[in-house]
Amino acid sequence: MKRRERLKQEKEARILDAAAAVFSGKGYHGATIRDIAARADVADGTIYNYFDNKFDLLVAILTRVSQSEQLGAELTQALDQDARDFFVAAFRDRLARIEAGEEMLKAVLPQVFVNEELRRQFYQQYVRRIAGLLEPYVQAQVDRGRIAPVNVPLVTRLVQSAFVGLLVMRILGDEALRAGWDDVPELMATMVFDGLAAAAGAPGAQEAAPARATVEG
Amino acid sequence: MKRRERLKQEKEARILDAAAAVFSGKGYHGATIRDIAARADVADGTIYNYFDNKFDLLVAILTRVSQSEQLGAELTQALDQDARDFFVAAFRDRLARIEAGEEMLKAVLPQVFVNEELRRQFYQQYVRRIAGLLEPYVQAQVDRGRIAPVNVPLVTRLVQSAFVGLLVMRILGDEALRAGWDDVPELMATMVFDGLAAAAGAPGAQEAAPARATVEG
Amino acid sequence: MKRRERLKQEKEARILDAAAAVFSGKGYHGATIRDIAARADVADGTIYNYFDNKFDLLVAILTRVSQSEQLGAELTQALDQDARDFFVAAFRDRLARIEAGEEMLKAVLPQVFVNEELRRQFYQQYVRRIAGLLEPYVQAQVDRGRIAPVNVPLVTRLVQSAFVGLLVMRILGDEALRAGWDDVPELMATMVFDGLAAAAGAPGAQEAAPARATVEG
Amino acid sequence: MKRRERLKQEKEARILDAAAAVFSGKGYHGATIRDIAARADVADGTIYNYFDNKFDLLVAILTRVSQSEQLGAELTQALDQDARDFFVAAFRDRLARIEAGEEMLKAVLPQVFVNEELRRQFYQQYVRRIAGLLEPYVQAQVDRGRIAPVNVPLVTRLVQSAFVGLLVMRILGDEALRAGWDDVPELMATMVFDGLAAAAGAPGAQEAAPARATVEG
DNA sequence: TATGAATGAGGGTTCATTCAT
DNA sequence: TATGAATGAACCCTCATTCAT
Repeated sequence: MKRRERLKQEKEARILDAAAAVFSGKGYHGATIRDIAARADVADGTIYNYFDNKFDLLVAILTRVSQSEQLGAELTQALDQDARDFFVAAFRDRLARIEAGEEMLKAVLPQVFVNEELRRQFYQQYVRRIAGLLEPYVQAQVDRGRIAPVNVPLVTRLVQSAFVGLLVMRILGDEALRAGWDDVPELMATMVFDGLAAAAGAPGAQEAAPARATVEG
Repeated sequence: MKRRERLKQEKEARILDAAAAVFSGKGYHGATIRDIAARADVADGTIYNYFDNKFDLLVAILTRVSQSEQLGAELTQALDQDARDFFVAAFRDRLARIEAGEEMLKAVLPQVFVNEELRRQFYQQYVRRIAGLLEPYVQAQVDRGRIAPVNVPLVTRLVQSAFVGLLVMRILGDEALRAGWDDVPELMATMVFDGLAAAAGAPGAQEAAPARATVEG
Repeated sequence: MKRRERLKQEKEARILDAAAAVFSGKGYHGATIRDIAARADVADGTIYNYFDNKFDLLVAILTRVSQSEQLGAELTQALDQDARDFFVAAFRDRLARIEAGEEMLKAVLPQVFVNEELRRQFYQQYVRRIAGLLEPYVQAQVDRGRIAPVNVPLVTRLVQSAFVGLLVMRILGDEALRAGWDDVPELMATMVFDGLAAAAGAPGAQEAAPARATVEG
Repeated sequence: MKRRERLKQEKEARILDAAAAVFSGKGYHGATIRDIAARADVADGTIYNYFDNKFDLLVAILTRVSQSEQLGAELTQALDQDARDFFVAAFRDRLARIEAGEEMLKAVLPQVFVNEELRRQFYQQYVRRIAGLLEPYVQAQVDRGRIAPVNVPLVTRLVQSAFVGLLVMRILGDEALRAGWDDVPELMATMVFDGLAAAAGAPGAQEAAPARATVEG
C-alpha cells in the first residue's frame, strides 16, 4: 500500500520532469503529450491518470518548484548581518537556484504572458510572496538607518525586476552576461548600495544622492 | 499608382496592428489567422498576400517597432550633459516608449523564449543594438572620471536587465510597480549612481564603494 | 494480443480498399481524406495512425498489388511448354489479374505521370521487374531456336507496352476492346508468333490462323 | 482590327503553350494559374479573358493538337502500297509526331483517367477517330487477301493499344525502349505481319526473319 | 482589354483527450 | 491502473476565380 503510494508519486514526478524538459525545449505548444509520455516512458493515456490536462502539467511544474523555497527564515536571521554582505550572498544563492530552475522558467514563463490564471499564480508565488518577505526586511534596514529612506515597495520591485531581467537576458543568451555571471551579485550590490558615481571628491555623489533619494513620493 | 501603393502599405499596417493586438491578447498560438483577418477587416487569404505565414507576422511586428528608435544621436549629444540627469530622461523616455510597445512585447516575448530565430532577432534588435550604443557612452563617462571604473559591458547588461525586468513585472501586473511607475527612473538613477546605503556619516559607503567597484575582474 | 494485431491489419486493409476505391472514382486530387475515412468507416485522424500522409496511401496501394505476383516460378516451369500456348495462358492470366486491379490502376496511374517517386516505383515494380523475368525466358526460347533471333529486350518491351496499352484503352472505355476482351490473348499470340500476313501459299495463314482466330466468337 | 485579332490569337496560343508546359511539368493539379500566367507573361486575370476556367485550358490543349492530323488522306492513297512498308512508315511518322506531342500527353493523359468529359473527348479524338480511319483500311487489306481474315476491329485496337502503350512506357522512362526507339516501327511490323515464331524447318524464318530482325541493331 | 489584389471555400494534417481492453 | 488506438474539432494555408481600376 505504502509502496503503491510511493510508486505513484515517483511516476508523477517522472511525468512532471518529462513535461518540464519537453516544454522547456519546444515550448508549451510545441510539446505534445506524446513527446512527454515518451520521455516519461509511459503511455499517452497514463498521463491523464495523474493530471487533468496539458495545462495542468504547467501549473504543477510551477507549483512544485516554488515549494522548496525558504527565504523567510534566512531573512529574519539576517537582520543583524551586514546588509551588503547578505545581499550578495542571497542574490548569489537565488541566481544559482534559478539557474537550476532555468528549465522550469523556460517552460512556464512564455505561457505566463499568455494565460491569465498562470500569470496570477506565477505572480503570486514568485513576485508577491518574495516581495512580502523582502519588504519587511528592507523596511527594517531603513528603520535602523542602514538604508536611505526610500520608497520601500518600489525599491523591492526594482531589485526583483533586475533579478527577473537577468534571467530573461540569460535565456536570451547574452554573452557578456554569461561571461560575467559570477560577478553579477557583487556588481549588483555595488550599484544598489554604493552607486556607481565616482565618489572621489565628487560632491554630487555625497550631497545630491540622499537629497534625491527622498523623491520617492 | 501612388495611391495603390499607399493603400497597400496602409493595409499591411492594419494587418500588423491586428496581429499585434490579437497575439497580445490571446498569445501567438491562441490567435488564429481568422481572428487577425477579422480584426483587420480583410479575408483570411489577404493576409498571405502581405506575409508569408503566421510566424512572419510575428517577425514583422518585432521589426516594425525597433525601427523608430534613434538612441544613437541622443547619446553622442549627451556626453557633456550631467550623466544622472540624462539617465533619468532617457530611462523615462524608453519606458514611455515601451509602454506604447507593451502590446508588441506581450505578443512577441513569449515566442522569443520558444523560437530560436525570433530569439536571435529580438536579442539583436533589442539587446545587442542598445548595448552597442550604451557601452561607448558608459565607457566615455568612466574615462572622464564621472563613473567609477567598473566592468562596463556587465554594468550595461545589468541596466538593460533591470529595464527588461521592469517590463516583465509590469506585464505581470504588479500593483506596486504600476503605482510608482513614474518614480522608477528617478529611483533607478539613485540606485545606479548614488546607491542606497545611508551615506550620512557612514564611512563605509564612501570608502568601500570604489574599492568594491573594481569587482569587474 | 494476436487479435489486436489482426484487427489492425484488417483496418489497414479497409482503409487501403477505401482509398483505392475513392482515388479510382474521383482521382487522387479529387479524393479527400474525409471521403476515404467515411468510406472506410473510420475517423479522419485514424488514417494517419496507419499512413503518414495522403500520398503514402497511393504508394501503399501500388505496393500491395505487386506483392501477390509470382510470375517467376511459372516462367521457369514453362520453358519446355509450347511457347505460344504458354503465352496465351499467361497473358490471359495477367489480364484477368489486372482486371481485378483495374481500380488500383485507375487510382495510381494518373499520379504516376505526375510524380517522380511514384513513377520510379511503378516502373520498378511493374515494368522492370516483369521485364527481368521475361527477358531470360524469351532469350531461352531464342536460344532453343523457337523464336527468331530478335532484339530480346526490345521485344519484351513491345509486349509489355501492348499489355499496358490494352489496360489504358480499357480504362478509356473502348467498346470494341471490351467486346473482344476474351479473344485478346489469342489474337495477341497470333500476331506475336505467327504474324497477320496472309502468307502466300502458306497454309498457316489460311488454316491455322483462321482456326485460331475463330476463337473470338 | 485584323491586327487586333491576330494579337489575340497569338496571346491565346502563348497561354496554351504555357499551360501545356506547366501541366506537363507539374501535373494538372500541381500547376497553378499563377504559374501559367507567369510563364505566358500575362496577369492571372488575363487568362480568364481567353478561357473559362482551368479545366478549359486542358480541353483546349487536347483539341488543338488533334487538329493537325490528316491520316485519312494517307490511308486511302496507301491502299495499293505494300502494307508492311506503309505500316512502318506510318508508325514511324506517328511516333515522331507524338514525340513532339509528348508534352501535351503528359499534361492531358493523367486527367483523362480522372475526368469523364475529358476521357470521352480524348477517346473520341485519339482512339475512335483513328480507329474509324484504320479499320476500313485493314478491312480492305483483308479483302484483298493481304492480311489474314482476322477480327478487324479488335486487331485495330490491339495495334492502337500497342501504340498507346509505347508512349506510356516512354513516359515512364524505360531505358531499353528509349535506346531502341528507332527500331520500334520495324520490329513492330515484323511482329504484326510475320510473327516471331521461328518457322519450323521453314527457311523463311531463318532467312527472312533475320533479314528483318537485323533491325535490332 | 489587362491587371493583380481580394476573396473564402476547402483540405490535409495535428494532437489533446477519451475509452475499450 | 496502464495502454494506445480512435476520435474529430480546429487551423494554417492554397489557389481558382472575381472585379474594381
